[in-house]
Amino acid sequence: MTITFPDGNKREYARGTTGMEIAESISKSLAKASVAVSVNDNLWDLKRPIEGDAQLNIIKRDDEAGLELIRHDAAHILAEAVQELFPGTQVTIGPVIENGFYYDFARDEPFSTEDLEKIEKKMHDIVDAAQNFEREVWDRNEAIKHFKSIGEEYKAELISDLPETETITIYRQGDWLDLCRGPHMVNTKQIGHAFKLMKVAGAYWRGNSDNAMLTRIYGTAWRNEKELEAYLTMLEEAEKRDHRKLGRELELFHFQEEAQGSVFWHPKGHIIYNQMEQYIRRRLRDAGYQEVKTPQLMNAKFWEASGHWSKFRENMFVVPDVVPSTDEDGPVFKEEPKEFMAIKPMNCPAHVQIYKQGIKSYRDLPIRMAEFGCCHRNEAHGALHGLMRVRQMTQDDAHIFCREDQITEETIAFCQLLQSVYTDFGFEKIKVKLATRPETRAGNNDTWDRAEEALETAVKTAELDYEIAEGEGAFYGPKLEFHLTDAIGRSWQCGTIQLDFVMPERLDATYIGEDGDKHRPVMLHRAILGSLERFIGILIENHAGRMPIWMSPVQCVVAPITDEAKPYAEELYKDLWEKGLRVEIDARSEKINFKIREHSVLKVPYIFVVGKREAEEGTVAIRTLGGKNQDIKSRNDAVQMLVDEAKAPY
RNA sequence: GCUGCCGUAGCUCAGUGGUAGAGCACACCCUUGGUAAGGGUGAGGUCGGAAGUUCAAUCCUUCUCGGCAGCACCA
Repeated sequence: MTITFPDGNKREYARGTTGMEIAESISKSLAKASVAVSVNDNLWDLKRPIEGDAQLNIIKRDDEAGLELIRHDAAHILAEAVQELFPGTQVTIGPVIENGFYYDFARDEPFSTEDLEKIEKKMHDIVDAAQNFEREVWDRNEAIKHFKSIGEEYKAELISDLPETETITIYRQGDWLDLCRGPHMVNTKQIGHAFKLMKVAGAYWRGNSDNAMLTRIYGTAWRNEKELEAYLTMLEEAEKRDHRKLGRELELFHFQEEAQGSVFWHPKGHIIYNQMEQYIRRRLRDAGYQEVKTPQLMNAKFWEASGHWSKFRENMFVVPDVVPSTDEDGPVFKEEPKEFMAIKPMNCPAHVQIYKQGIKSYRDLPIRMAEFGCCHRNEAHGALHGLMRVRQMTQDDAHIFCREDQITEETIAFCQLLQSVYTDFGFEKIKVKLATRPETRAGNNDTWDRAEEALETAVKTAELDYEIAEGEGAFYGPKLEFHLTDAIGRSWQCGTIQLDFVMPERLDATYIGEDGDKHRPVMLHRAILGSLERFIGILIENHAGRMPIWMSPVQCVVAPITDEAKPYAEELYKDLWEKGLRVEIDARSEKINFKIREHSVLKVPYIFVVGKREAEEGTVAIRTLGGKNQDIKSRNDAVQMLVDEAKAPY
């Protein structure tokens, strides 16, 4: 048989030669470094015989694919360790994930932190035992029977659910075996010792909350100790950038239990919030949007019409439309409420109401209606997460009412606007997902074809990399999602644009076409930041609290060194204040070192230090946050520099 | 909502079956000091809440509320 290597070289081997043997035929050192092979782009075990002509790539331990094998093997070793230490525990699945792996177990007792230590120790023993991984092909029914006989109900279920055509492979390491597609390295020793069990958590069997909850053990695994250490250090560093921690330290906001999931914005935090809102307002104005404001509370009948009452009610805050009683001991309401109001969870239905006032012509379209809409959603307790997942949020929401032939153009314009905004905030890594038609959906296939195509054309035109999220669109239309990541790499959806053919129909929005007949407009639901709360959270983490100067709560602190310099410092402060800068003066009788430390900790971008010398010469000693040196400028230059630098990017 | 862990001063955290401690922050005083913590004194806690066990509970038990991690959810 002919084996073709990545560099195009071809060599002849006897049928049934293994990857290992091929590696050995090239060089001893290669054979030693290799852990698997890719045969026609499928990963195979090193010891598996190759039966015909193939494209072959030898995977070394240091390759990216090698790292995945380390993690995959580690998951198996974890499972073996757990079953040895805790007999009766059932194994389920254990995939490789970013930075590591996990394995889900079914066991009545949860694992404690001490258990984790024991398990980890056992894993090291298994590695040292250098057990070979052996691949075996089993008969499907035999396999099911086997796993049932040893009480592994979950494994048996997994096998029964595999397609009939699938080859059932079992991997054995020592006396332990597991259902697995493979491949694995040659033996357990190869994974090395650069792994660590991180945490225990609950997880539903097959990701469905109706199913039993399993116990998941997360681990991280790397090629060597150095990589492991680097990863653990990175996690520690990331913790310091947690927006919840920085929010407290920088006096930006707080939460308290009487208003779970709703932000108390402090003066400094609210400056960031306002700067962001004003920035977006300028962008929207220039992009042809009109801003509106709609009611917070609306009658339940209204939400019935929009479809939210049936589809979204469990996430809504509902208020009885009854005058409450003031009797101290009596019930809150004297009469049974007959009518209900609901606090808006979304702005779209209200925007349709504005659209519907008066008659719209095709000439009026597109209408781009924006609102910094304050929405409430009754999110599950476990879902709440600092600013990232709140119950009260403000969306930079807008709805574009347009004709079908305007969808592409509008979507392209949106993608470009979004990209430009994200660049202004310093984001380069945006994950874009195109969520396509779900199984249950409204509208016919033709419409969906056009809608999906419009979105795809738009991301392509905007030159964004994207991935397809099959079947994850809304029931009323496909959507684009724009994701950003937080300090520890969790991904959060921020921007979005969603095509909607359903709501205009439900709420009877129309326009008069060129032909004089009534037509349905299409609605594009779109948000650039998503919610101001989440976006600020991400922004804080990405900048580690050092906000760009135009958003910085305090842009400059004037710090006199002695009382002698105070009058000069006050003049300078007044100057900056009158130029509209957010400036403070620190005239306390503290040493300059102390003041510099304090304002540096609070991440103030500039400290203007003035002493006797500066007062006499009419200069300013400028200290930049994080900088080591001071920069002496004339008073006017210093002020002008700050004015220039503090300008918003748009 | 589910599983696990956690809850002591504003913050970070010690601690004990006999009603509490440190550092920072805070207040006052001294210090006027040239680029990341000058010194002194002082104030501050129903040990998340409720019930139980006990002569006695911050500590043990149960419930409850909240936080954290993961899962589920996320228009």
